[in-house]
Amino acid sequence: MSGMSPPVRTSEELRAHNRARLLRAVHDTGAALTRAQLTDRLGMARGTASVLVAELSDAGLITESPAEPPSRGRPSHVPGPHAEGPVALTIHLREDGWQLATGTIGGELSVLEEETHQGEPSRVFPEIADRIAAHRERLGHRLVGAAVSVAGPVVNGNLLHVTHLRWEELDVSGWLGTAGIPVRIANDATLAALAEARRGKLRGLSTALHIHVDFGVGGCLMDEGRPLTGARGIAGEYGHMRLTGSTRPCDCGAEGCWGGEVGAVPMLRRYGVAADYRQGRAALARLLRNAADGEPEAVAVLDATADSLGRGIGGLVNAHDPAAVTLSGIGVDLLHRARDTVTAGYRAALMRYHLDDPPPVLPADLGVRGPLVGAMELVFDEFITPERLTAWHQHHAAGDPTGDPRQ
Amino acid sequence: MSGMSPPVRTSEELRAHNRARLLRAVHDTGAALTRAQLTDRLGMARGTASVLVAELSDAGLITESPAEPPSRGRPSHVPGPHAEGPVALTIHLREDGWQLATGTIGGELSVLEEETHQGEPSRVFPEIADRIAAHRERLGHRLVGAAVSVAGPVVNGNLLHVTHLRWEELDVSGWLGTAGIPVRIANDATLAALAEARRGKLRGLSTALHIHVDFGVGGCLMDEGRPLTGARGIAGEYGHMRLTGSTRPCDCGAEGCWGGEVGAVPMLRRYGVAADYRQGRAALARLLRNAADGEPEAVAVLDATADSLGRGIGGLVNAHDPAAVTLSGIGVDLLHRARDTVTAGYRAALMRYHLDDPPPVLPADLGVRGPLVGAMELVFDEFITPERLTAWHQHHAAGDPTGDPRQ
DNA sequence: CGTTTATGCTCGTGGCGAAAACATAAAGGA
DNA sequence: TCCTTTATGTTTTCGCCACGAGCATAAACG
Repeated sequence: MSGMSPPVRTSEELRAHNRARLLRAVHDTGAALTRAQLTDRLGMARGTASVLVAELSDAGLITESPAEPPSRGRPSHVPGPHAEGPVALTIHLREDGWQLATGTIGGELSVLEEETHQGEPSRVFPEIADRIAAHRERLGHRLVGAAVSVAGPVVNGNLLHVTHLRWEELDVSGWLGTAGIPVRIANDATLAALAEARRGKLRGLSTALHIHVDFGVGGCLMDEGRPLTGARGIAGEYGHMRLTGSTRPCDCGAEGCWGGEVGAVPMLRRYGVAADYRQGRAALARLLRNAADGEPEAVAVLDATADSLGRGIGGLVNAHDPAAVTLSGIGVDLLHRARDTVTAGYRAALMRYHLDDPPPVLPADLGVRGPLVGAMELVFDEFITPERLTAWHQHHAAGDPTGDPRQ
Repeated sequence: MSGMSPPVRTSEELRAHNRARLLRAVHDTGAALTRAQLTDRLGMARGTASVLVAELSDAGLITESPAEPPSRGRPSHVPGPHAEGPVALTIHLREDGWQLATGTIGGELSVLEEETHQGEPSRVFPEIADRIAAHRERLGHRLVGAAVSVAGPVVNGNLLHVTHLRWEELDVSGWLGTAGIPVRIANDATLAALAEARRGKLRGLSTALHIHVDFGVGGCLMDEGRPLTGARGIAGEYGHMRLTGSTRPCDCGAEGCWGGEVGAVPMLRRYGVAADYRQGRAALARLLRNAADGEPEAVAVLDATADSLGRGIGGLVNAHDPAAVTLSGIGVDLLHRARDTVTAGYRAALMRYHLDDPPPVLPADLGVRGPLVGAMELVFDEFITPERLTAWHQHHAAGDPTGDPRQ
């Protein structure tokens, strides 16, 4: 359950590799397991775990705190985040504002800042870079990475498109360069999927699918806890497949796209409301409220969308054969208010091989926090590697447990 | 480029792991690299490679033969398959017959038998099991695994469906149990994809897509050389997605399936020919020939199918973002005879983010041998692991280089 | 207050790969 | 013909690693 690493070759790499495995296990289990449980789970000898924990602890990567003794026997300790340990900085950029949060080993997330913006990229991104730079000043070497979640495809980790903000092919690397550290930028649906696979309903599943419905539709296929992002990083654009038989032209250049049938934009269109992105969220809330109150037009929109959602998911299940499907965003509303319609559409689109025991379609556990949590996982996936941990160790072995990492 | 392995923990596992890496490199490069090149590629010290090669050689896994000296310096040796080394048995089952082949380290394949059958599963599978058992007798411990390729989904590695043969939910494990060794059974499109990713045009690509068009359509998404087969092993049924806006009901229970628009069955339907699977292949050959001769009806069928093929591929590229797409089966004919139509449909379905530099759509290198090659890779992926290699070594360390593996 | 149970620590042991020195096998040049 | 150059394979030394047995520690139990 993590990113890839180069193969282990030498004895030294073995130590680094096992250190990373241990820290990874602490992180992935939410800093809840005792040292004895970790030792057991990783199949290590007690002596080995002893050395590794001591090393990680000395380097300021973890702290051991006493565990409440569940029974007899010598009490164990629970390795958890260190007060001076590594920090991941994450930002969730939405159409009218952004959130900034920090995360620590174990997955604890703290939202520190919330701001609004006017949709002007040349102002938004430098501002974000400034905020990151400020936290970099504050955190020093503790800041091990930063990641930004955005609601659109990110080509090759850089070129950004957000249709409903009219952001087209934004080259953000320049704007974010002033942050002082590399800043990853990734699609919000991909990050939500990553979060769900690590700390939500998709955890432990070999193949799983997450779908995020907002203004449009996006998602990500997860394989053994890893997101499949494609050759350029823009996989998962399920909203631009013709999954429901529609022929309507789409902004993307194709026609019949699923995202033209499912999401806030098509729902408001069906409802007869012209709303730009600023009014969109409020208008959609009204639509959902009216549907809950039984207004026939609103209910009809909900049902039509729920049917399209179900059918699209069915097609994707035929293609990917996931063990489960989770939904976030409006998908959750559709599931709660029109579950039967979603299910009917879903089953109608499934191959018969799936009908006996169809993969469950579930609301995601992490909800609106998904993109932030996923961004944190992205940062820690890059940090919890033999190489990065060895570098961290070297900066702390020189008797400099708090200062900057200078060579 | 291989399957997954449990994490390395101890020094002993390190040795086993490096042995497997070396043998894997020999296999993946087609036994073409010299020992010095392998040492370099794997980043090993010369002494380490010396020991590993000696071990693999002593165990009868590889033989070293002299390489032609390309320049000055001490001549090197090329590790290749051992005359008494491991053998993979592969079978490609088609609607009217089957082929049996063996493969060795390095990927050399020899077709040994070809038979016809009458489509009666209770006869076909026991016959195949018998043939495997016979080769098991002949090969003894050298036979390290067997795999069968079939033209339909295989649920959980066992329940088999081949629509055009009216094979429904065949539980083949019983029939194949008499082979005496575990026999894997897998979808032909998946295996063709695996072959293409290891020894064809998809080699070395992070994310890639292979699509096989025969009576219907299937495929497989490849990630870092590994096939993504889903939770039950039936991923890649792209033929059962509604990718082209059709509404025609499909045998699978859904409607509008891509496989109802692309493949031999819909082509013959459009051509007005009623043909069961026995006549189907011949009828399709006539259709293709007539199209080549310029017969308007045949050309129209080809064009309509090529357009659907291109549009479907476009949708799948939007979803998966592969670095390249390869085609096998009728897909190659469509590409050769109606490339412009395929391309036009493809581009019409692509999101604009892909239009600048669309992933190439190419005929597969391995063609009809794809499923056999892929089946061999499947067997060797299970064999070239630290655990299996250590077991092989133990049977050969007891001074019994040719005999049966008895404890 | 000794026993039981569970966990952590210390140290001896076997194994591994790196690196360097040495050996080997060809081609080139004088 | 013979020495030099180049490339590769082999042997040996060395530092590092995880294992595992035995011992130490820290609670609960009776």
